Amino acid sequence: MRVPKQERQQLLVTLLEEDPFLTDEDIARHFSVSIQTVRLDRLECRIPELRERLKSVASQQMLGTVKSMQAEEIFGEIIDAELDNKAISIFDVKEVHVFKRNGIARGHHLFAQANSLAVAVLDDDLALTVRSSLHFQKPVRAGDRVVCRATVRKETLKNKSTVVDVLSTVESEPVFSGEFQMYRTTKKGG
Amino acid sequence: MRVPKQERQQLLVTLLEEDPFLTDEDIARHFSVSIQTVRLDRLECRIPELRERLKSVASQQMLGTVKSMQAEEIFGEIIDAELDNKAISIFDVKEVHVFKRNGIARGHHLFAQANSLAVAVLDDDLALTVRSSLHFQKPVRAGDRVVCRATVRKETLKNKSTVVDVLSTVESEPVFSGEFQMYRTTKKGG
DNA sequence: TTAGTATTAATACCAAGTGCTAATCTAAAG
DNA sequence: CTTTAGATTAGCACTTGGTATTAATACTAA
Repeated sequence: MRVPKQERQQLLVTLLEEDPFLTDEDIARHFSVSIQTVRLDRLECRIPELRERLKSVASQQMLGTVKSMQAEEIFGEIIDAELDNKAISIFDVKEVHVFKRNGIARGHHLFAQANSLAVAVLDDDLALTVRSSLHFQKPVRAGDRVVCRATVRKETLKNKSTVVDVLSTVESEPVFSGEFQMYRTTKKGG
Repeated sequence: MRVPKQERQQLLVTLLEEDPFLTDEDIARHFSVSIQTVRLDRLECRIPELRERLKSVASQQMLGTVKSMQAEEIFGEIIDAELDNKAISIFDVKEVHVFKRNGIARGHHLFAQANSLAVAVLDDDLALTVRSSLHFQKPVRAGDRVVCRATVRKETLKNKSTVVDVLSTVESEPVFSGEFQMYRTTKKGG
């Protein structure tokens, strides 16, 4: 008996978490026991067979496909844009965006939405954020739909930069506001 | 013949892209042909069998697991923290963090690293960002390792809030700096 | 009619299992 | 020393979802 049963079963669990692709034969070799022992172990630990494991891993992947699209959408979906003037985006706050401890959205998601919108409204090959000052006015929670409005200020500063004002609201209540000073290489429509 | 062969084979491809879990039997029913026909179709289209499909979907998931961990690590890895005083985190910039058009890191990643660090250094159940003012001093690119230092200012404002100063550097060069005014419910270690 | 394609059927085989029964091994207790 | 229990191993029939191959049938077009 190389390794006591209990320990082996614990190892089995972590082993398959790391690599769910192992067949019973692989596992048997790994622990130097018979295939039958592996099967008993799986039975006792309620670990499904290889093919079922792959099925469930794969189905998570299919769910994840949707999820990772959402992850890219943390910037928010731009629903209206008038270049060099103003733009609007919406961002639906999910569980993944909030602190587990208090259910309040992490600040950088609101920042990301606003900053992305500020970049987008300038439609410039090289629009970079230089400075910004922000005000998180009210906590945002999962389920909230954040509407962000960006407005480009008409005056351009000496150093090729432009100021974009942003205001994010949830059900018409301001939750976040600020301004972004953006550096740009070219000025369009002026 | 319900549907001509070519069309059926094209449909087969998209069908399995949408749902790779279908057995040949399922597919046969779907197109009202025999299982053998489905198998010939798969052969001609070089579509592998169910189990191989699941294997490849699942292996993408396992790669994705690493990826999504990285996605959660966009906040940066905290390498040193002295609660209510100062903390340091590092964030390795990857291709996914930069604008394709100019190769420069999106501002919200730098913000996220700094803001997360500001939250972490306060170690408070309810540390929220109230205001912040930021300066993006120098573009950051893929491959750069951003080191962010956060320092908690000693004086506490009337309204239960604390100011955290942050400075991010790449190879000792400042790239980003700012301050976060954080709201907190309790003050510890004072 | 006859060739050529498309479809269906039938058979043997494989991998990776489940489910069940039976044998063996080992170690501790009486 | 023997008994007993738990752990391990073995064997066999059966299941799924296939592959590979060969043969038969149907439809179509020249």
